[in-house]
Amino acid sequence: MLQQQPLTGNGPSNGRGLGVSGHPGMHSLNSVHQHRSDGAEPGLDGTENGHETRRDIGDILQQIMTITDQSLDEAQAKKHALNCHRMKPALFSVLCEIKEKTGLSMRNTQEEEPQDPQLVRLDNMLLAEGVAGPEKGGGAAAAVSAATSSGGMSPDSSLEHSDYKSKLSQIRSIYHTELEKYEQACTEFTTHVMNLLREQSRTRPVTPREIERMVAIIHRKFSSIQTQLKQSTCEAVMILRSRFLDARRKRRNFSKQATEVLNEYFYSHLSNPYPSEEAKEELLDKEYSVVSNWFGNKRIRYKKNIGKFQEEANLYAMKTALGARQGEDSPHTPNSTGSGSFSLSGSADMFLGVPGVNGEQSAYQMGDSNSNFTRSNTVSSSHIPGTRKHLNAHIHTSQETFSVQTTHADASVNISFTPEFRFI
DNA sequence: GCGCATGATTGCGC
DNA sequence: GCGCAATCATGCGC
Repeated sequence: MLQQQPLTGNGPSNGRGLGVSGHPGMHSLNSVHQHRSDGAEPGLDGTENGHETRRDIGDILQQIMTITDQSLDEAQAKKHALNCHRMKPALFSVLCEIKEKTGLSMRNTQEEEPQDPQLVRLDNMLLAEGVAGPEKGGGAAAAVSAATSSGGMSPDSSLEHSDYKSKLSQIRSIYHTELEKYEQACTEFTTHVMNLLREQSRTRPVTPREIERMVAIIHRKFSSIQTQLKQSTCEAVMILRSRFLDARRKRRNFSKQATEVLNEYFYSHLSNPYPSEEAKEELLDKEYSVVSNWFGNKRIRYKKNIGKFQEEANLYAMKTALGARQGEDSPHTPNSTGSGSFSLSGSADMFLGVPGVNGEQSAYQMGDSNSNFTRSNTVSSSHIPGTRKHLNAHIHTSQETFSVQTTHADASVNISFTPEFRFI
């Protein structure tokens, strides 16, 4: 049973009621008095019974206020006694009312907030990267797609790709593990708090609505942790992606042989150095865009500085011619049917940089070696690039010399080369 | 470390 | 979408 303790201070002994005078709840307490006074209970109007009732409430409140100072066992016993006290329901409702009026129950509660736009962005990104949502490898695919469309990848890009995928998979795995932990912790903590509040609601005014609000607060707090987790995951993905893209950008010089094959194609198609899609793919077995880049750079740089590239052009022209002369089986000769690097169309052409009749540089186009050059050693179709002028050229080869005889409307040129290929 | 060569990227026009 | 031109960024020889 509830132990009656001597009251001091605010007790009825000082004639000032329950020590809550002036408190917003005073009115409620008075209403309790009135409620208690108009029925079976004796009135509070100065009678002995009324005085006892006040003292009773004062005792209860005093015990509640001092309960935290007591030992656990003692407090448990007091709690039980209070729960069983006949005044408890009335006091509970009064305290609830006081709490409502003072706004305590509304503390830290806010209206339902719209979803955080930052969280929405993070969710969308994680979804797009394939970290959140069903596993689909979308992120890696997207990155690879971006890589191929905007530049081209190195020959060992597939290795980098798989590396990227495996790292992304690791991030995904960590993210989901942490998310699970977070959800578990959130559920556990929420359940714990709810149980605690339900338990406390027996001794202090805690309404179900307040419990709901508390749960919402907990969820908000945990949501901020979730946002941090998502943000960290996004950062990790961005870093990974950036490293992947950096690796893609990393320049790797082509091998000498690869450059040779490309140069041979370029210089043997100098009048139209635009390989078809198929030719680009066939060349070097490299990515389409890599070959496109090479030809793009080559065209521009050749055009900018023809003089500088002339020697190179001559060299490749001679190699082609020599290869053809030696039996169409040179492994580096693009015109050769046996090279396998790429095949030339019937309109394939080759330019030789030679001194023009007036001392200027001219380039003479030779026909396809497969069809004309090696069989008859003569070419009839010639063209001066940039001038639309056509020349007739007769190319004679022998073991010792390589000569080109050209005829034009107003000029005839005979050029002979020794095996040392002293061009220009 | 510096300068050059060269593969890759970007912005623009067609 | 492709090619051009400018530019960036890196590899490499000195």
